[in-house]
Amino acid sequence: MYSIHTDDFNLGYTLSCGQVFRWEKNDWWTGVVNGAVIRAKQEDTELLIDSSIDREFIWKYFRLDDDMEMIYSDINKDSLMDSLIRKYRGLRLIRQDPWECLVSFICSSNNTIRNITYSIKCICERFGREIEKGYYSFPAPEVLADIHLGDLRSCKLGFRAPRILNIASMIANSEFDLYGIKYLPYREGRNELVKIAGVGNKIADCVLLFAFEKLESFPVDTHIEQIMDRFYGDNWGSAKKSKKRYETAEFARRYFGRYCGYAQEYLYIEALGLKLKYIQMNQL
DNA sequence: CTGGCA
DNA sequence: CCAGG
Repeated sequence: MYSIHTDDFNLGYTLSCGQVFRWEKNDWWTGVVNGAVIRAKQEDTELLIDSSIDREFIWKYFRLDDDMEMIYSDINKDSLMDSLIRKYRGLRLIRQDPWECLVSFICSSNNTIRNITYSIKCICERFGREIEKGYYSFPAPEVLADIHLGDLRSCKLGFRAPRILNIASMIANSEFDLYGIKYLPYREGRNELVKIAGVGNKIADCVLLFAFEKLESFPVDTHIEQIMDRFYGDNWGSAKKSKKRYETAEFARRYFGRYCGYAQEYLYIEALGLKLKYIQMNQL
């Protein structure tokens, strides 16, 4: 076990903002990353880590190298973003594994966080390697390329199952260079990702932001669309949904600038929080 | 397509 | 029936 001193870092916000699906909170947060179990807990500015993974990896994984003062001053364009930065200060993007991230967001299409979390867990338990009791690695493309469609049925993936097997085979057979996308500029990377069946701009943007370090990516889902309409004006109302979301993302890139991916996460966690409040109120 | 809710 | 990171 070791501890890392952090500034402007909030572990709970970082792991609860919909970017990653394999962390669970009990007393400690527990997740499987890069084939190893990580247990993490924050005590003020100290991040406690219990894992075989070294501190360099953790530092990179949680993007502790990002200069948040600089990023905050860059995206702080108005009173809304100013209040969100104060409210969720320390929320960081995560540098995820591209393959796990791609599969996770193929699962995300027309799906809820709850169901996505279930499906990913199921994929790992069925096809991953057991690292320690109850914790499984995420199966490599070569592993998923060899399984049968019927084997994925129980993971409740529906129409997403063949998409996952298809891209697993393409990567395993070197017909698609997923890892090379890291070295492409944002738009070229997106052009490559949307060639995958089942990957549109939204899913491509998530993978580019969460795995390929393209901070100028701005994924627009239903929550982001609503909050953008509400605070920045619905200037794209008549367009069809996918077109409208594309226009919203282009606007956000111009408006928030080169770190708009960070702005997007602060908007997203606020939308999630509002939704949770609504659900809790309904349950009273 | 799946899950939650009415 | 609706929502859906």
